[in-house]
Amino acid sequence: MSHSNRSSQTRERTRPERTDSANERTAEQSEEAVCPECAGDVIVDERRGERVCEDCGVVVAEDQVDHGPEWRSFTSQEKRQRSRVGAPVTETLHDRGLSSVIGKGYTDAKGQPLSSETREKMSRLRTWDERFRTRNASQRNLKQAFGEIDRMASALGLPKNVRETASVIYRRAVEEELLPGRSIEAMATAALYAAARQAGTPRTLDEFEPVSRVERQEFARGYRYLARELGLAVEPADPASYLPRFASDLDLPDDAQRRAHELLESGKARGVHSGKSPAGVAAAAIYAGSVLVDEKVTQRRVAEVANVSEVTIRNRYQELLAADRATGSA
DNA sequence: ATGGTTTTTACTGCGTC
DNA sequence: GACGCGGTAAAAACCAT
Repeated sequence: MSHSNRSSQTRERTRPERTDSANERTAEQSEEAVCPECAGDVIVDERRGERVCEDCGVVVAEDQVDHGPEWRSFTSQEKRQRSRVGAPVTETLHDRGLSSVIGKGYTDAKGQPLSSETREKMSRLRTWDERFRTRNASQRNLKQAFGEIDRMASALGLPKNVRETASVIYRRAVEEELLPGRSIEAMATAALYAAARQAGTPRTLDEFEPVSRVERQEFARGYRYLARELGLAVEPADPASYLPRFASDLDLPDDAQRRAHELLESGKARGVHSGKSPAGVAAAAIYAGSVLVDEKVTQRRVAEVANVSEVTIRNRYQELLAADRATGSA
């Protein structure tokens, strides 16, 4: 394929995709509804107009947009996008969106006209080539994202339902075309982070840092973006939800944890936690609790397991104690 | 970009074991 | 003397505007 042909090929490539996927959908609907991934039953989500596997959550219907490179080179949005294709995204597409397509030529390599038979054959080949390509592109994206979510979830000890929520969030993001220009990795991490918080088993951004393949900043930004665009109703994490984990990491007895919880309650009543990092407040409560029940652990160790600085613990725990005294005497 | 808030880093002095 | 703790100042990170 010569270089001068490229732009016309790009157009060629994009337009047939639409009709292809439409054809496929109608074809598939009459077929038996069984998930290709796990052979589970496929259910229809009317509201979203998509078909999803009951068991593994895989989207079966191919009514999704192909998020391959150059997908929105015609829209005005492209101009606002700082980069059309984020590096990680391109890297994960095996062909980087640059592979050649079967063109619509009517002559052979020597310029001789093709027989109608051959032309038809090529046309069929082209159709299948396109199907294969687009189907794989979106499947691959989802699969990779889900794989990442799974991997990180188990690394962080997050339960299955959190992974599922994360998958749903991620798929929504894909549907709403929030992904272009962002890396799959970052968004997968962001989705999992959001899911963990929604499920009440939050992990701090710092905890995600080592298990994610992208920088903290990137998925943090991705998360904010997701939360805003998807209208995710994510409450600020409750410090109390960190207590059990911190306590167990520190081998603290139950009463220390209970005491910490009480401190949090009175602190919350006085608004000590508002605007402060929940993990910091929780860490301070744990520390204070351990002191109060005479099972003292050092600030240093609490700081380690909670991933906050000792200074933060000091500040918060003074405030917590003050709030506790005020509530106690009031 | 900017400014306000929170957190972190780095450094200090004090007390205890 | 090392260690835990408390405090402070300045830098960095975060967030909304």
